[in-house]
Amino acid sequence: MKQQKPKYKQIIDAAVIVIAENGYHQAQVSKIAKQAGVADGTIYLYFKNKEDILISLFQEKMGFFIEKIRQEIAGKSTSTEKLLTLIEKHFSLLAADHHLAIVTQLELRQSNLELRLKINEVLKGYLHVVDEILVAGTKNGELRSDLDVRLARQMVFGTIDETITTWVMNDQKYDLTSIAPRVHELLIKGFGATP
Amino acid sequence: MKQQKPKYKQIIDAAVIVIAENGYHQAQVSKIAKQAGVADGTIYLYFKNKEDILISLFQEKMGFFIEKIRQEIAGKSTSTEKLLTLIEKHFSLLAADHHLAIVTQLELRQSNLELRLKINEVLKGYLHVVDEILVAGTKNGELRSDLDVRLARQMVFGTIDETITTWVMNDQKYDLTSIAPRVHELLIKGFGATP
Amino acid sequence: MKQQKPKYKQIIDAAVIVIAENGYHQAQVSKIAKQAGVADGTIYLYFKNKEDILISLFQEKMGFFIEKIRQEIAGKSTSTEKLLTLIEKHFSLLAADHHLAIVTQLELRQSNLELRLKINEVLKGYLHVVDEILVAGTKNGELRSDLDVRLARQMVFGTIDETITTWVMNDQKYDLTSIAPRVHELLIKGFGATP
Amino acid sequence: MKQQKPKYKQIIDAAVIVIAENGYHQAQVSKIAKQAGVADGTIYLYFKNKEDILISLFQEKMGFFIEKIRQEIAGKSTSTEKLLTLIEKHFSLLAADHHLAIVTQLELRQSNLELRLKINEVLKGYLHVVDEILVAGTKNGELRSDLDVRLARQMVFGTIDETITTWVMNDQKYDLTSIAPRVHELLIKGFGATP
DNA sequence: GATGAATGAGTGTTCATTCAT
DNA sequence: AATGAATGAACACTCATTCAT
Repeated sequence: MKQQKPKYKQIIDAAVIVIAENGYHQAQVSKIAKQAGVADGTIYLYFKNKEDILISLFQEKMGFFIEKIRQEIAGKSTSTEKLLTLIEKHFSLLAADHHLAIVTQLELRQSNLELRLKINEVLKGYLHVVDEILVAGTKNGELRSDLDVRLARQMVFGTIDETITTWVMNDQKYDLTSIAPRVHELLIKGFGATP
Repeated sequence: MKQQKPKYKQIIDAAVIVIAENGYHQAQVSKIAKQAGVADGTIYLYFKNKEDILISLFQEKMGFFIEKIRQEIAGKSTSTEKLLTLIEKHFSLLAADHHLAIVTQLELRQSNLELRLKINEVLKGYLHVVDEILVAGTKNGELRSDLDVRLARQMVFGTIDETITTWVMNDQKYDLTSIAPRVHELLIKGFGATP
Repeated sequence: MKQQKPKYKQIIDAAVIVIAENGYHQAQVSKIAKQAGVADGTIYLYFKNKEDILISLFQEKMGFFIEKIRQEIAGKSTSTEKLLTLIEKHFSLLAADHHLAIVTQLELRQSNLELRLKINEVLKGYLHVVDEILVAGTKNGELRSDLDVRLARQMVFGTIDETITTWVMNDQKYDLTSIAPRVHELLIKGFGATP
Repeated sequence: MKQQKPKYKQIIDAAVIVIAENGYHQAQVSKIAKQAGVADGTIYLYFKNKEDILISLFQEKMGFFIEKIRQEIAGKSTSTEKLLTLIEKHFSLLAADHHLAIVTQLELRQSNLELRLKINEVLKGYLHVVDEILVAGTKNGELRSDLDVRLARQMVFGTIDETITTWVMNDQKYDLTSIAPRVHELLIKGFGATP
């Protein structure tokens, strides 16, 4: 948490709304300032530049995400349960904030590579949680002992991400959260027919 | 195939190189023209506008991909084999063209939403191939009869895409193609320990 | 001479007018473009940036100055005559272009230090002409053999510059050229009473 | 003397340091305030606006200069001696304060025309001292009776100014004060060879 | 068909100044 | 008196696209 001052959060929340409603390339600083109810210059009292708003936005929101997910997972005993919880929580957190879903799944990806790399740094915290679950699972016999954890993590993240993006691109028409158990099952059991 | 004229392909190939080497936002029309060895204005004799270059680029390359993959798959009998072939082929085709890998996995994603939606249209052809494999598999008993094909397709594509992107972001350091069997196995058998 | 293209000179002449009439800090690129009858972007086909316009302006005009003065001096035999000619020519050239006089004496001096240093580079050509006259004079006995040439040059330039600046600040009300002989005499003979 | 309060002088001295070390265009009010150890807003309790700081700076320092020079001159009997004293004092006062030399010779000249005109008003006091010396000299026969005082004054000031500026631009590497007698001699006797 | 000079709309950021505390 | 958070106007430069040759 960089700052506790109310305007800091005000501006970030304004950025989410402006980007979601106007698109990444139409989200001018002046538009964000107006939405936040501050002067253009005030933005620069709280953020180094425009890019800093976007990175901070991602850090704040994703940091909150990871925290929430960690808390939920802590209450579960098996890796299988933990993985289900992670998927459910990830889905439900984004389903609860339509604007944020648009921003993280569609708009922020239009940013330049430099910003995307910084966003990836933040994501590492999330991927680390996935890794922990998978490693614990392979150790206690829940998951295959020969599991390639890095590959499995890419599969978990790739699947979750693609599922959410498809849902956002379909205008968030269907219930995302209810899909979680099926995603979870496919990850654990795979596509193959059980004899 | 929009055009057969040599300059059409010249310009598309120039665009791949310029975008890969300079990044999406530094790939000006004049730079592409110079790389292609034509005048700026000539671009507009072959493409409606800049966006049209990028869509055409994706259509040409992805169209070629799907065709190649279809051909390879046609020679396989089981869905499992077909899926393995699709993954292997997808990996090997991108591994063979480093520039194209950078462009499709990293750079083109910075384009605006409108262009990304058009790119998604092109991708539907690819996703359709995946669907065909999966549906056939559920019918002949190779795959679970209760498989949610849409979800499974998202998992296949999300996993392949994330795997390739991670590989590109790691500067294509390791051998991508050799990972294909493990990805395939995880998709078919899942993470769960086999008793 | 950087370019022979007409627009290059057009823009420089426009810059002189705009700066003289609006002042250095009110001479926006768009104003210069409008005065030159070209689009804003056209400026950047001929100049690297705004600073480059100002440096080029100075180089073109001062280069022309030095050339003219050199030509006039070549026709004179003694150093005393040459010095008089230099002063007369310098005065008359600026008196003939009121806009340019304002720009070089008042406005361009408001530029930042970096630009001023570049302007000084151009001035070195002028100061070199003064040096040549003074050195020749000391050698042929016209001027004191113990003359500190560097100091004398600073005196020549400082006096000419201050005289012109005072004249410009007085709105160029009196005839500058007619002062030249008196300036010349003071430099040669000094303030002291001749016994 | 506008104010006697300590913060008034504190701010002016801070301005000299900040301008000398950062340059005119990088001398923001907030930087001056920080250097002076006061809040930004406090500046405006002592100065009308930023320009007022600079004018006051010039008035204070130049007023002190003129006073010092007047005192020194009062002790001399001849105009020639007085002129030498003026040059020596002017040189030595600036040589004693490197920051101030940079500010008056280089940085303050980047200010806009309006401010420069106000600075010129202050300079009139200095020029008046020069005039007094010259007029007295022409009357008592020390200087040429036909001396154009206005022109001679421009020469004195132009020469002194150019000499100091050259010295500052050369990073104040050599001893400025020791040049004074030679400058004085050139002004009095001129460049011409004495038979 | 091919050229490339010309166009002109669009925006992040700074900083002198104010004023509620 | 002193503070410092907030304000908002102002501008150089890029680059996709056009069109006369």
